[in-house]
Amino acid sequence: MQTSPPDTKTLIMDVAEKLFAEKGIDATSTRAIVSEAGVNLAAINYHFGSKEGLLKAVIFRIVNKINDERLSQLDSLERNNQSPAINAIIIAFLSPFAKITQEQPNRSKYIIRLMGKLASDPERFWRITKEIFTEVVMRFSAAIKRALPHLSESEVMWRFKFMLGAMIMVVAPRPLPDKLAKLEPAPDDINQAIAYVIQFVSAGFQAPAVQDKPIPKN
Amino acid sequence: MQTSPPDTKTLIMDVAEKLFAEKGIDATSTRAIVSEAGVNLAAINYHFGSKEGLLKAVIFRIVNKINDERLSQLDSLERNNQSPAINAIIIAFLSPFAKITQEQPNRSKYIIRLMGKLASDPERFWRITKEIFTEVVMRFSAAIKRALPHLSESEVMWRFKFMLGAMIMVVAPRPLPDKLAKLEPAPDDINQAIAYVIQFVSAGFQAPAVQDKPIPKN
DNA sequence: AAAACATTCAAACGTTTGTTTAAATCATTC
DNA sequence: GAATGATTTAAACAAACGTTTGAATGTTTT
Repeated sequence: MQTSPPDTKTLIMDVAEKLFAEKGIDATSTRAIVSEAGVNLAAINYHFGSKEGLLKAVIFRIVNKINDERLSQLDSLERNNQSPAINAIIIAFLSPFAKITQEQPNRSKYIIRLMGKLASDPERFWRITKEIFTEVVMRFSAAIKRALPHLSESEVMWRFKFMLGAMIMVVAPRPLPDKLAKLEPAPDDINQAIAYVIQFVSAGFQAPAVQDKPIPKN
Repeated sequence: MQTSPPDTKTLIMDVAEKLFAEKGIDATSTRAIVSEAGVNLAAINYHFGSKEGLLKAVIFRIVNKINDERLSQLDSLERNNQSPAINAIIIAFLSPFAKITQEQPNRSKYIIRLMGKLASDPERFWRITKEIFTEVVMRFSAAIKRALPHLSESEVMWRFKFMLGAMIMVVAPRPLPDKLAKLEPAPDDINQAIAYVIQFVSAGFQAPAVQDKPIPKN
């Protein structure tokens, strides 16, 4: 069983995935990509049309896999119980990140960071991924709504966003000032962080509804 | 009582604050700023040294105000009780955003969005703001640790990060696919959103500690 | 082997970027 | 009011960017 040598297209995508994750998307030039990939400058435009076309290809390769896993887990949940518990729903949404790190130990570091970078530019992110993300958001927000019928629709959607925000923190490494570096959670233990975020988000979702009262002042 | 006409420096900062918030920092050229401000192209480099110098000035003007309010509220809490309740600590950290929207109704929209943009580029954010943010993070993480002694230091720091992530979602508007637009929370009601995020985060912080067990699979 | 197609290559194009320059204008001080 | 310093102005600079071009090379088909 021999591994066939990667063609130019996947060569470019692998390098782009790495550089986009490390340096950021705008800060990564097409020249830097082709240089590290050892291919010609024109190869990106030839194979992907444009830099954004390359970005889209890189994103799709990742997101499709994660979302398929999310929907598959939610399908399985709803086969057993028409209205699954909120914890199970959250796990179905968040745990596929952990699965990726197990299946793709080499690339997972870059995949995780790239997802963080993408979350940082929501306009571009949605422009590229709305086709493949709509179903996941619809399915999960509906499931959460059924699991938490005492919440208003507005509050459910906000808590959904808060979950995304907390998830981003797992995925987007944020440097801290030197004095705080020792407090910083170990950056590589993604599985532990995912367990933490599931615990945190589950409790957040199960909080009682907010009363309409002004914010307390000290 | 007459309002003195703004000088070039604050004129540039006001426009930069707006454009950085709307278009993003990298996507806003120095030429776009001076054009809308009606000043000469060289004015940015003359008054601020560089584009990053201008960004730093704009950030400081906002963050200093928010962090002063945070610390003032925490001071007040700890005067009354050496170990305040977790809810009160969270309110002290998150509510200054709401205060800004009340005090600066004109600029608040831009301030909020710019904070969101900044949170999206943590490396640059920390490079610029670590001097003025260290104290806030130290003080609040210490207070939270005292309020939740049953949590490991690692889990406390992670939950602190989750709080930041949830806060970013209030502050960084994220477009949703068309089909979900109707589910989208009203973007302008910041005070309501802050009440929601306080409720969510408080429950998350008070969740029991995670047991060291693998993530459940379906 | 010839023809047709796909891919790679070096080079250049046209923009845009942040920044700098040196003269011109304004404000303040002596 | 002349002189000194601060600010503004128009113009240009140098570098980096994504993209395009047309010839050269490689591969597949007839």
